[in-house]
Amino acid sequence: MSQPAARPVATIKDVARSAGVSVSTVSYVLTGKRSISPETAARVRQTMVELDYRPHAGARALANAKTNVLALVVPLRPEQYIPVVMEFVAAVATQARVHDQDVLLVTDAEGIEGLERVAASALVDGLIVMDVTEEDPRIRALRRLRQPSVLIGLPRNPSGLSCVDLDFEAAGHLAIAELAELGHTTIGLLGPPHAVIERRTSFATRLHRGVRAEAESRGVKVISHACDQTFAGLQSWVETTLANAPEMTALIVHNEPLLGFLPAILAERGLSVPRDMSVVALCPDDLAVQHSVSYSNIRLPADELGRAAVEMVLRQMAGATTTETRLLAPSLTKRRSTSAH
Amino acid sequence: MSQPAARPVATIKDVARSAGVSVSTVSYVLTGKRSISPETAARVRQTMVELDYRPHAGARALANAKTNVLALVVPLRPEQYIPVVMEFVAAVATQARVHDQDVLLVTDAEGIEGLERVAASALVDGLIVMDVTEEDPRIRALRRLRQPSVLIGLPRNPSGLSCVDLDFEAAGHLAIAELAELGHTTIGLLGPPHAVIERRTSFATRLHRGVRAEAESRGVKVISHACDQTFAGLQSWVETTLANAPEMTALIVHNEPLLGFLPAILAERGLSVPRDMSVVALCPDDLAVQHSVSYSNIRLPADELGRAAVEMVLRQMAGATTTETRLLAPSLTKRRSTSAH
DNA sequence: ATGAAAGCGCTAACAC
DNA sequence: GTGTTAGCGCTTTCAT
Repeated sequence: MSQPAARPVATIKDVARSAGVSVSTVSYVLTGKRSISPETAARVRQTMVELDYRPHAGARALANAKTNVLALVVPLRPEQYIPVVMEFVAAVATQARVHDQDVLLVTDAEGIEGLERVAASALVDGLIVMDVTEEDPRIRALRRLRQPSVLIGLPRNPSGLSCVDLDFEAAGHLAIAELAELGHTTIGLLGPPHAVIERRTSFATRLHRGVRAEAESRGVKVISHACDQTFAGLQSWVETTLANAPEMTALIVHNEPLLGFLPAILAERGLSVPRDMSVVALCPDDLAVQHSVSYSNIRLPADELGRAAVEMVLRQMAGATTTETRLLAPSLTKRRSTSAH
Repeated sequence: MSQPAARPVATIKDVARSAGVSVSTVSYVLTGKRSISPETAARVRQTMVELDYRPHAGARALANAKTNVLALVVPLRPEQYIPVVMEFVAAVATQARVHDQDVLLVTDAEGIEGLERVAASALVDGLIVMDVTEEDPRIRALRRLRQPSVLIGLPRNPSGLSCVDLDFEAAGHLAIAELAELGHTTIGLLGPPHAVIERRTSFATRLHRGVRAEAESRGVKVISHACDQTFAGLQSWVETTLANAPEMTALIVHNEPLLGFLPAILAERGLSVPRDMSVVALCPDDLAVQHSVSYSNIRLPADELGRAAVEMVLRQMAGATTTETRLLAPSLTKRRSTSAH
């Protein structure tokens, strides 16, 4: 029941001695930074395997001034739809390993101090920050760090930092355009919970902006007010909205949990999707297809965004001197939740 | 747009020089491992603040032979209900910080090699492994590591490793007992997706065992077969199950997404919860209350489990020589989804 | 109560 | 093509 008998950990010295070479030779076999005769290299590698040698990460970090670890700062707020957060996490973690990086998880509960801690103590070489708001107070702190960082999201003034996100403003245009083309002239917008909006999470604002602009240019009426993220909340939202605007025939839904409740709630009122109500969802593809209605959706490409974020920090870590803001173009997939009016 | 002007990072040497003391004094101020005169200590601390000094994590790891980092091995499979996974992650990350530990995220996609990598390279001091199966191949590897590990889950033979989990077998007993007391004699069991069962994820088996034992002792009939984790999947499950067993009046649901679909699907057949069908859910509390029916549930205490896992690893890291298996007793909360038959 | 210095395991500049 | 060695920034023993 106790710890396994601790065979001593092999160090680079052990490998060197056992292979009959110097430590620098072993090191160079590892890094490939100078040429080693094939025989020597083979012998060293063989010895490494025999001794089950693994370079000590701390020693490496000290000598190299780099850790091969990226910090991922994640939101833990329940109102942020968790599966989507997790998709980002998975994408970042997976892509990081492709580049031989590990991921240190930092929760946003730690705030600015958390960022500074992992950066200043040289735990990580770069940071990826999720759930960025328009005037995110962390941005100033990030600018001051020695390590580069990438924001998933788009603050009002990203200068000095790289950002990547879906182009939510374009997504707003696209959603309205699609529904308007289908003949809908009064469209409801079911956005994220009020708490998200209040924090001025950047995507909410941008989506609204796109929706309003496109609606205006097409003479379409948009109805949008906050909705509780529960069955009962959506029920009352639908009730009051239809009471005030019975002519509403389409919805844009950027709120994953509500997608599940919507068909049943409409059914209670004798309405069905897409016959009486067209719906464009803004969500990951897998979520779009698992409900009673297969939703036409604008894809939220968490995997691509996560991958891009990793690529972008790595580029900065490699010495890129310019920052970039990358907004992925939205794409809409028509499924069973939209039809002509 | 380029990197901020790199003021040099202050090291312990800088602090020592600037405060007019030796490096060891600075170190001891930091660690508190020997007494320092109040004046000296104050001066050193003051200097640290002025220079914005932070100990270099890598150097510390090298000198101390410990990193203050825990590995958290997470499942990334989509069939594992993601919000629940994330609750564990949040609990572990939060509790780790309470003990001044950081969390390195390892995905199960890396398999055994991932565990060995982070352990052997001394990136972490301990490991917490989620989503453990009955005969998990990682267990052998974990036993061989120098670092202690804690499993969230319960393998068939946990000897040499600490485990923590909900007592799913007791949960099975409890769920059946509750429904049987209410007069239900034919009860359906909606478990996790087939993929989870096939992998012999340990909780699925244990829940079944408890359910069967309690049902047998009470002469209750249990119906259980696999169900697809989609609206259509549950629809056909309900259809075929009720065709074969129209006398079924209760369900135990251990499958979070299905909870959302269930009321609507039953309604299609003119059935309502709890009038025609009582439901006991096995899920986190917050999920139980967000649907059209507020579900009576056995709590899945992800936060407690995560916290316990951290505490247990730390205890081992502190030198505990015994391993423990901790099974949390299930507790059932009655809400609106159960009634007498 | 404090300092000097060895050593943790690795890299890379400087030898040859 | 390979060896020697001075660091990297910290902790801790040994001195005083």
